Amino acid sequence: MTNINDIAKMAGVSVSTVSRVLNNYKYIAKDKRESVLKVIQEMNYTPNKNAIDLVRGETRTIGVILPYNNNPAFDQLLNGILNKALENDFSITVLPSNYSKEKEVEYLQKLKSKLYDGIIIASRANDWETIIPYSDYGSIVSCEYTNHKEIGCSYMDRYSSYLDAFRFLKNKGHQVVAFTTARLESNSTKQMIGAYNEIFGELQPEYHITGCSCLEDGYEVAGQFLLLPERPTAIYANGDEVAGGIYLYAKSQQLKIPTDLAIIGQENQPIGVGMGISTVDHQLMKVGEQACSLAIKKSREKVKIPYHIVERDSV
Amino acid sequence: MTNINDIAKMAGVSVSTVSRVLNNYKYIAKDKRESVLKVIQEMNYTPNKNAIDLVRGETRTIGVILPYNNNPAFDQLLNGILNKALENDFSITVLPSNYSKEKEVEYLQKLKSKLYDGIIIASRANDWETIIPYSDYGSIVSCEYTNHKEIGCSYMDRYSSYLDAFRFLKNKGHQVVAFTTARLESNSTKQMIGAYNEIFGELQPEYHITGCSCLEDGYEVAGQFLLLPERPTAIYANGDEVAGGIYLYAKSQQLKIPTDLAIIGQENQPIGVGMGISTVDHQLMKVGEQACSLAIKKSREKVKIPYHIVERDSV
DNA sequence: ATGAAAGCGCTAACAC
DNA sequence: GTGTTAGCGCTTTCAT
Repeated sequence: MTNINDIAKMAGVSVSTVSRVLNNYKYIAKDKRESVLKVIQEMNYTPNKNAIDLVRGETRTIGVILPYNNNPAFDQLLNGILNKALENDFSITVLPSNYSKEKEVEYLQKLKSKLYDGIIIASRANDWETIIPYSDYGSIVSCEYTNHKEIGCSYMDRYSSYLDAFRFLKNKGHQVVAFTTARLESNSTKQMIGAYNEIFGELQPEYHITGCSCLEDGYEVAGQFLLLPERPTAIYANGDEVAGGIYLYAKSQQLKIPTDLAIIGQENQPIGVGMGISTVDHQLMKVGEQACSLAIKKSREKVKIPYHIVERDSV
Repeated sequence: MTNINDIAKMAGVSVSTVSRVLNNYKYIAKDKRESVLKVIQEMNYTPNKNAIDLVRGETRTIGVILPYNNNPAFDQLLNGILNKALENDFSITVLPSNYSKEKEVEYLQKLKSKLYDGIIIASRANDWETIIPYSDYGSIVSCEYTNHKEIGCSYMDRYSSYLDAFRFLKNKGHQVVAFTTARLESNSTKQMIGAYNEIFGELQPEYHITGCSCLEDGYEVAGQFLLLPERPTAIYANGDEVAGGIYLYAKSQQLKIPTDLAIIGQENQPIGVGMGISTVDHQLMKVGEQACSLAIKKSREKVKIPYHIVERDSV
């Protein structure tokens, strides 16, 4: 592998001159620049990026901690991140965590080991207390709100959105409402339950099923909800694919939508437009874009992204 | 930032000893190892990965050239790649190309600049002739078949699958069949047209619409197809979301599916199971997994992944 | 078992 | 404008 020394020698100049032409330094004698360029061309030389990153102490790469990589919501987020990164000539490395605390720490260590200039946390398993110390080694941006001043945030106001969604159902006359969530231990599940309590009063546990992420889950869960002595007249699903599953099961039982059962999903995904399912659009792509911007700018701002309810025919 | 020299000094050993404990070298005096470990702990030291990569000449990172990052088919592929990478403790950097030749070359240069150990090309704009020279600098794996011996391939036999799909429609009694594709200039479009010609004879241009990728495209395209003097009785869509759009438009025109119009999609996506759309499943996740394996092993094998047709209610 | 020292390939401060 | 040189932080011979 030919390196900068070889080029210098062959062009009859010093390495610094080669380095200068490589970095488009202004004041170089025309002939020297040209002969360097010529040798570079001839030798088909490309500088070693690792060496550059080492000496510069930065990589123009951002790591994205993503619990699941086959989840449409996180895909939307990632999409936004990639758009912004591309725009700014940054690279994105995907770091699948599967909500493992150990994996997350491992990835944060990579920030410390100077592999990334920053890390975006789409969702996390660890406490902030264990994450925050790593903000010394690069910018850490969260896609969920936190008050900690060390952490930048690009987030949507989940709680209000849940409140709005439940209120929306209530205004449509629904009294018995059920909902699904992804992970019992997650923050958003807590907020969901809180919002439910605020709108409909104390949650009866059978009206909440967790562990849902795909269409099949929705299908199954619908079966359980509809078996309840007092069955729900509306279901708020944590994703349009789950909502789609619920829709299908309801149809299979000859229920009419929305008259017999109302359904509202989340994240405005293609399946939802396909099946005409109302949804709460948290604009995850924008959340991702903004998160990436913050990471690039090493900003610790807190940026709120607006959400909105998209009404279709399922409520 | 504390480095290996500091640790060595503080532990009263040489850098090589520190390096050895860092790399779990066997033969180190117990006390020395322990005191090094202790200092590392105290100083909260993490080795600089750039320095390691530089000296080792490898990064355990693979770049994935992906035309679009908001496309469900490529998401499936990426999903498989990430799974395999995680399993093997490799990192994945996503390289969005948008089918720009310049971008692709830029990414291949990064392979040459030692940023990645290998590159997976999900789909490409450049000729193989311009890509192949880069295989000197790391393994290049394609998700499309090519005969070039320098390139590893994890692929599905598109042509046969198209043939099978068209034959399937023909056997169901369809004579007038239309189809959609994503990009006119792509290889798969050429194969699609070839397969059509083989099964149904010379393609009338109005039965093929290109530039389709999402549900909305499908909806629009369906309108055009159904306006044709002799309208198709079946449509093969290049993706289940496109198929979903076609489905919706057909429904909006009071057409019965599959009697009035048969629809078959591709890639077995959630929307397809939701709407009951038959599909050609190319198992893109497996294609991705295999591609990643090849890249990691620096193998130039050609591995064919089987596809199958999933029959639902739309044909 | 351990240390000294020569790299890996590049940048940038300094001197001229 | 250009060259010399001291790093960046690590691995890995080669002695001992």
